[in-house]
Amino acid sequence: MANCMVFHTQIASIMEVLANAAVAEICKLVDDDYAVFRLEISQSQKENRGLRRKLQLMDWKVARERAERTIRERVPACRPSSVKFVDRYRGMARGEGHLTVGHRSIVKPAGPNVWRDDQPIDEGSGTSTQHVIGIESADAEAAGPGGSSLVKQERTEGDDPQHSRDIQTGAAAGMAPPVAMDVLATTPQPRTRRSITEVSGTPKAVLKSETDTETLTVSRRLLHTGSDHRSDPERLGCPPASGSEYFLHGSPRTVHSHQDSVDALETVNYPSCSYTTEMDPGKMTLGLETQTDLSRGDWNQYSSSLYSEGPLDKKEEVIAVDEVTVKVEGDAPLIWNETHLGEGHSQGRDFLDYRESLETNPDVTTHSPLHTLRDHEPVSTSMGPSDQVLNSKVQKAKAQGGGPTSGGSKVKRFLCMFCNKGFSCLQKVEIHQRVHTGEKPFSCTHCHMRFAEAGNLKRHQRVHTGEKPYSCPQCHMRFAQSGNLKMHLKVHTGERPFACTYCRKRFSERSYLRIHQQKNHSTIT
DNA sequence: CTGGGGACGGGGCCC
DNA sequence: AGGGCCCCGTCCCCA
Repeated sequence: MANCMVFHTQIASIMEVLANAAVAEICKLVDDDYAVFRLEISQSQKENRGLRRKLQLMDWKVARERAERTIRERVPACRPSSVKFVDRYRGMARGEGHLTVGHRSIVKPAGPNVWRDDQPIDEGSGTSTQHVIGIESADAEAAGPGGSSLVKQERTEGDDPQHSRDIQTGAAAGMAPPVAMDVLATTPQPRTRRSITEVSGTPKAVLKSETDTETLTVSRRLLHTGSDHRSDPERLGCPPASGSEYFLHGSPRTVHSHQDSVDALETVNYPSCSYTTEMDPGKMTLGLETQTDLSRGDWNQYSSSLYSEGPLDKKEEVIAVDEVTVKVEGDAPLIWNETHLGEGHSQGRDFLDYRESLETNPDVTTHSPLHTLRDHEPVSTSMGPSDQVLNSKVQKAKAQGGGPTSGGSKVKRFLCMFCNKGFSCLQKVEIHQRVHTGEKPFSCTHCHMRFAEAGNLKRHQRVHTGEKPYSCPQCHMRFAQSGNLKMHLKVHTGERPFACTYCRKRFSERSYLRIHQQKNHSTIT
């Protein structure tokens, strides 16, 4: 019996040893596998990081080459010491801003919220989206680095439709000047991204630096108040043009000043900066609801070239490159957002034309920043899909009579700051500039449609009323628009004024002809 | 083909 | 008289 007990105990101990050994082996295997697994994971991550860096580097290189190529094409005589302004402007429907720095102006169409997530966005205000931010300086050069600058803002929608503000900063206010082009140009900037955030809805607007290295508090004064602008914003009138008082209706919520990384791109003798504006997406609901038929490109985005410049009295050339965003954060690799680099230089061309026109037509009244361009050769950008829509509209506008001297017997003193088209009245140019800014102050009371022109709203409202004042004399058809009746009449007359140059087929409308040519002669054209 | 919006020019009225 | 403002007509484009 005792032997049996001993034997049992021995077996038990042997079993225990075996079990321990098995567990140890299993643990070892698991550990080994886990180590291998972790090694593989870390290797994959390392590979990913490397690939990502490579990709970013390639993006950056491509963008840079493209920009340089464009610059070379446009500025064949570009001196090695030329300065390149790398800038990024984005515009978006119903919002814009413009910066005016003394006799210089910086137009800042607001952009869609393509900027980064960590951008400071004003969320304090529940009001709508239309702001104008402008920076003006009475005479930046005369005032020197401490010269006063003026930031103008206007809200054209929301609780206080006609509320407009001037934000005055600078030496006049006993403060450091706001982040403006010339300020940045003369001050070495850290390679960090800065931003100016306008904290709306407060008596004071605070220009806040994202880096917390500078916070500018600026006072605001009311420009004017008035009745509901929607009733007729065009009644604001055509005040006498004043180079220093010009402002736009726009909606940048945030002004970002990007000084970073330009030197990483080019040897820059002249520090450059870039501004971008953006809408608070949260405040964009109205615009989105009312006019964002993206498929049709109604979401007007505006992307313009930079109109910044170096010192006018200096001979340095400043190259403006639009839609180039360079971000440097910590040790992160450069990210060159070249979304809009590439083809399409119409804007830049416009600016050149504009400059030429200014030089040859000193009689024009303009608040365009372009007049500040002297030796600067703006390098324009290509545009995104929406921008292309907008750009085509601009080109169409030009084709329809653009240019400060085109058409009309009246002297077109007022030039569009975006496309340099001339108008006889400031009000007209303001209306026209809505093409670029996307501002649509006329809203339909029956639906959410908004319009840039009162007449178009009136015409639209026939959709709701069912009114069709234009009737065909030859049939019972009735139309709400005279143009549609006119088009319809061709059905009866058989008029086909548009002939295809390739197959002699004829069409009643130009658009039919174009579609035909795209379908059948696209290889030719 | 129709419906409908974008944009512009011109004319009339008012100040 | 001239400029500003408003309205209308028109062209163009797209769905």
